[in-house]
Amino acid sequence: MNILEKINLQITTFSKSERKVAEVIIDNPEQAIHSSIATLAKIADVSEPTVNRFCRRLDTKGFPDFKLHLAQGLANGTPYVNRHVDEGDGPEEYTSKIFESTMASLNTARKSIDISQINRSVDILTQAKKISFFGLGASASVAQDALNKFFRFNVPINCFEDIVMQRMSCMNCTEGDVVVLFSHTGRTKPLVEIAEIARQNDATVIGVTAKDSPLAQECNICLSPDVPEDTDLYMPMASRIAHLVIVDILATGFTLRRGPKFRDNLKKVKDSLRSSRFEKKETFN
Amino acid sequence: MNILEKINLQITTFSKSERKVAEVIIDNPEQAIHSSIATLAKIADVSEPTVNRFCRRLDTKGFPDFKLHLAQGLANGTPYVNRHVDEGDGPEEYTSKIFESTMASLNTARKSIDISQINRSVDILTQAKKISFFGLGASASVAQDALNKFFRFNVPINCFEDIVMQRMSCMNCTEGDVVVLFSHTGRTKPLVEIAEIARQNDATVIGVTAKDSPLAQECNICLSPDVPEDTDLYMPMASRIAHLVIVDILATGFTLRRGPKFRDNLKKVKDSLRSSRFEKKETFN
DNA sequence: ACTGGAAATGTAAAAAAATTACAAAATTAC
DNA sequence: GTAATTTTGTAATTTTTTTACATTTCCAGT
Repeated sequence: MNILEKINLQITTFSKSERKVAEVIIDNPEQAIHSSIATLAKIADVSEPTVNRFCRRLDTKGFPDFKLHLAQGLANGTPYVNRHVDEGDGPEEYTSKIFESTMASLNTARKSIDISQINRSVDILTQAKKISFFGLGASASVAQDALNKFFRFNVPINCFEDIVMQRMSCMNCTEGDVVVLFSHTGRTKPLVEIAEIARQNDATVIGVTAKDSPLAQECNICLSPDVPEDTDLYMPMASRIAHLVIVDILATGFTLRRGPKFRDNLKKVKDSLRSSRFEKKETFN
Repeated sequence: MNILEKINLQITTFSKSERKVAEVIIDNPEQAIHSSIATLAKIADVSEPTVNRFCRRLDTKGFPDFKLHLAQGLANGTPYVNRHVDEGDGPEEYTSKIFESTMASLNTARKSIDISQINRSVDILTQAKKISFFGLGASASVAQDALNKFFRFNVPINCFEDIVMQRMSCMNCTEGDVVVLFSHTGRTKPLVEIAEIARQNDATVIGVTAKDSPLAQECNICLSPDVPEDTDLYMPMASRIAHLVIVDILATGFTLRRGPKFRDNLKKVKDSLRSSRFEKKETFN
């Protein structure tokens, strides 16, 4: 836990002088980490050992160790804690809570992702005759995003929002085709059926979905980032962002595998967009 | 900048002994911040003043100050901020680099976002007669995602991928309509034109796009998260995720503003999806 | 290969900072 | 109101860092 929060939490248990120290630190933590114990004691109008005792009370080894902890806490505000949005939150609160919980989720996702499965997926994608990206509901936009990325690689791509089209596409699969399915829950019936159909037709199915879900069981490979439940507003928020990061990772792996010549191609695609854009003004400072 | 990156950057300019110190620190920064100058010097097999000189060379005031900087860099599980993917990276490396740089970007975005503009946007969205979400290319999926979120709110929504449809839709705007435009660069000509058309027809235009871009100048309100340039693979990665988080924030602000009764509605939408899903097995542990 | 000079590194002493031990003051319980 | 306990401060001690200077190493030019 952030040591500043800890101070706030324990401030009632402190003695009078220790509280003085706490207040000075909370008031200006930046100053605190750049002061010696002597100057800080002077600012708080207490003796040096009091400051030292204060540090120990917070389970640090001493004043220098305390400063280290404080510095870490200060590094980027309130780091990656999964705080939930409450009823009475103002824009300030909910904005930073959403940013922070998204970052926290990505942090969890990163730790849980299975690299060997990523690597296998990249393998399979690079060798695919045709790649299809499907998702429904909130995951439809993830599939579309994947389309936008892989489209640039100049490989045969499919991406339909329509479940009937998705189904037909899977029925026409042959060996060497790869179907990538995105689903937050892994319990969307039509998508599980699609996975079955695709596999019956010898396609390789990669699922980006929840671990141990019905969909996950139908897939050849499953990429399941652990993401704390999205309970906030009854709609998937963090999990779809984790899925997008996985798309980025697969796309990156793909280009790295294809080598530098291939990357020139990407630059061409990007340059071709230029004419449809307003020129960026040169800046001289 | 993160001091660890700085060390890596300057390591070639260091002298032999200083490099020894650098290596010991890079190898185990955690150990470094918990060591005294004496123990660190011993580990690196150099003298204490050498360590001190090393610290000064990195523009810190001395060893304790250096440890503070290092601690900040190490804070909260993001030890290496915004590392770029290199040619030779294996799956392990590029996976964690992408996760980390995404998190770092969100962190930057959070700091730069203007809360008052968020608040104004929420204001306007809650009072909108009709809301349209438009984006092209990589931003099309962001618009689609916004559609998926706001659709649940049971308010009149528009979202077209087709530029002609987008245009027509904007021509039919009247006062009270809100158009939300997503663009990574803010320089996509057709989108700038759409913004003009919408404003000529008295709609309010909210842009989620780059600061000071042509599009930003055409908008009534502009939400511009600062995101480090996506140079990696010639395609927008971090910025589109920042845009999605903004969608989450707007959606959250929207529901909070509408009050608790409104939230029951959301639950209904979610429950209605249940029948199309496989039941989750109960777990008893 | 040698030499003068600059840069790098180390040694030892000085300064600064933090910690400890203990005494004085304040607070609390009875 | 006083004894016991806790809190706080003083001063000495220890640890840590920094400085000043001596020595070594490296390199350019002969």
